[in-house]
Amino acid sequence: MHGTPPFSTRQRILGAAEELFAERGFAGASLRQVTAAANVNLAAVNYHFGSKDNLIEEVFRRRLDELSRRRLERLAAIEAAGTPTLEAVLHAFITPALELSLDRRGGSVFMRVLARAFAEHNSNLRTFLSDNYGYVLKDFAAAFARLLPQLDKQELYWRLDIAVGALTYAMADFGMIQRRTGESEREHREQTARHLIHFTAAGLRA
Amino acid sequence: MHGTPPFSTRQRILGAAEELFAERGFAGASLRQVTAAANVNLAAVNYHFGSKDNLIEEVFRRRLDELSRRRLERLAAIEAAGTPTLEAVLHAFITPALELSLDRRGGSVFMRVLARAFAEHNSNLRTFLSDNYGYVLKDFAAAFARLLPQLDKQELYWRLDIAVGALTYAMADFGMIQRRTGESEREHREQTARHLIHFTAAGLRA
DNA sequence: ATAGACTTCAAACGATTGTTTGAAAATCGG
DNA sequence: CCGATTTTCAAACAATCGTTTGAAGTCTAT
Repeated sequence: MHGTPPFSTRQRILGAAEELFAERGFAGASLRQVTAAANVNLAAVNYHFGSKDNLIEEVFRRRLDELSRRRLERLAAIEAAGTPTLEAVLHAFITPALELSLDRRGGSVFMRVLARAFAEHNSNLRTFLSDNYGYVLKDFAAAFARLLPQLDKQELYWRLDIAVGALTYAMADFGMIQRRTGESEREHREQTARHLIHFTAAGLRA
Repeated sequence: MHGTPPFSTRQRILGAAEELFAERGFAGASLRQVTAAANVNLAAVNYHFGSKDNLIEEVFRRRLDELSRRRLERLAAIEAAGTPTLEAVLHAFITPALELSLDRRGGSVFMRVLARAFAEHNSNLRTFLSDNYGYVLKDFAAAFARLLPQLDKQELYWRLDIAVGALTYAMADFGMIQRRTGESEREHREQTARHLIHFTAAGLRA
C-alpha cells in the first residue's frame, strides 16, 4: 500500500528533532513530540541513538561535519588564491551557513539550533562542540590574525568573540528584522550575509 | 530560633528562578528545583505568581523596569548635554546592564536570562517583551538615526539589529573569552563593555 | 484576646517525562 | 525458502512535571 518512505527512520528522527529543538529547545521538545513529527515509534529514538543526549549530539554532527568542511575549503581556496581580505574570510565563514539554511533537504533551522547551544550553558554540549569543531574557529582565527597584524592576541580574541556573537545571532534569525513581502528566502538570507560581513569587517578593523 | 529571612518568599523565588533559568533554561528548570533553591514550599510559586509562565514574566519585569528606566535616563542626559556621539549612546545602553550584572543583591545572571528569551522563539514571551519594553529600543533607534543621517531607514535597522545581537551575546557572556585570573568581575565586565562599544560603533558607522 | 485575612505547608492530583521490555514484523544472506 | 539479524511496535516502567487542595500556621487590627 504505502511505498517505502523516502528517508530512513534515523534521518526522519534527526530532521524532526532539529526542527523541534529549534522551536522549543532541547529540554522543551520531548521525544514523544519528536517521534510523532517523524512518524516513527517512540522507542526508535533509544534504539537508533541510545538516549536523548546522544540524539542531540547527532543532530549537531550531521550538519557540522559538512559545514566545517565547506568553511575550511573556502578558507583554503582564499589563502591559495593569493590576497585574502577580511571580507573574503568572513564570506568563507558565512556562505556555507547561508547555503545550509537554504538547503531544500532540511537544515533551514539548524542555525537556530546552533545558537541555542550557545544559550545553553550546558558544559557537556559546549565541550562536545569545542572538542569536535573547535579547530575550525582556530583556523579562522589564524587567518584573521594574519590580516590584522596590528592587533595583539588579546585584542584580536576580544573582537573575534564579539564577531562570533553577531554572526550567531544574525544567522539564527533572532533579530527583529523580518523577511519583506515579495522578498524570497534566498534574497533575505543574502541580504543578512551582506550586512553581516560589512558590519563585522568594520568592527574587526576599527 | 531562626530569624526572619532577609528576603521575602516572593523575592527569594524570583532570585532562585533567575539563576536556574539562566543555567538550565525556562523549560529545563523545574518549579521544584526553584523552590528548593529558594528554600520555600513548592506551592508558594502558584500562590504568589499563579503559574510558572507568570513567574517567568515577573523575573523579567523585576529587572527590566529599572534597567529600561536607567537606560532612558542616561540617553536623555546625553541628549540634554548637547553633542551626543555614537559611543556615548552605546554607553548609555550598555552601562546600566553592566551595573546590573555587578549588583551584589543579585542580577549577575539576568543578562543570560534575557539572552535566553531571544533564543526562545516563543511568541508569547517575545510579544510580552516587545509590548512592555519595545519603547526603549524605539527611543535608542531614534537617537542612532539622528547620529547616522547618511543611512536610510532600511540600512539603519539592519545595522541596529546586528548591533543588538552583538550586545546581547556579549553581555550574556556566551563567548569563549573567560575572565582572566587576577582580574576582578568588575574589570572583566568593563573590558567587555569597552570592546563592545568600540566594535559596535565601528560597525554602525561603516 | 479574638476574629479575620494572609501565608505556609504536606500531600496528592493527573499528565508527561526518558527509558526499557519482549514479542511481532520486516529484512537479509545463503 | 529458511534461519538469523535488524528493525518496529504497543505497553509499561519509575520518575518528574505543573498545579490544586484543605488544613495548619502566622499576622494584624480591633
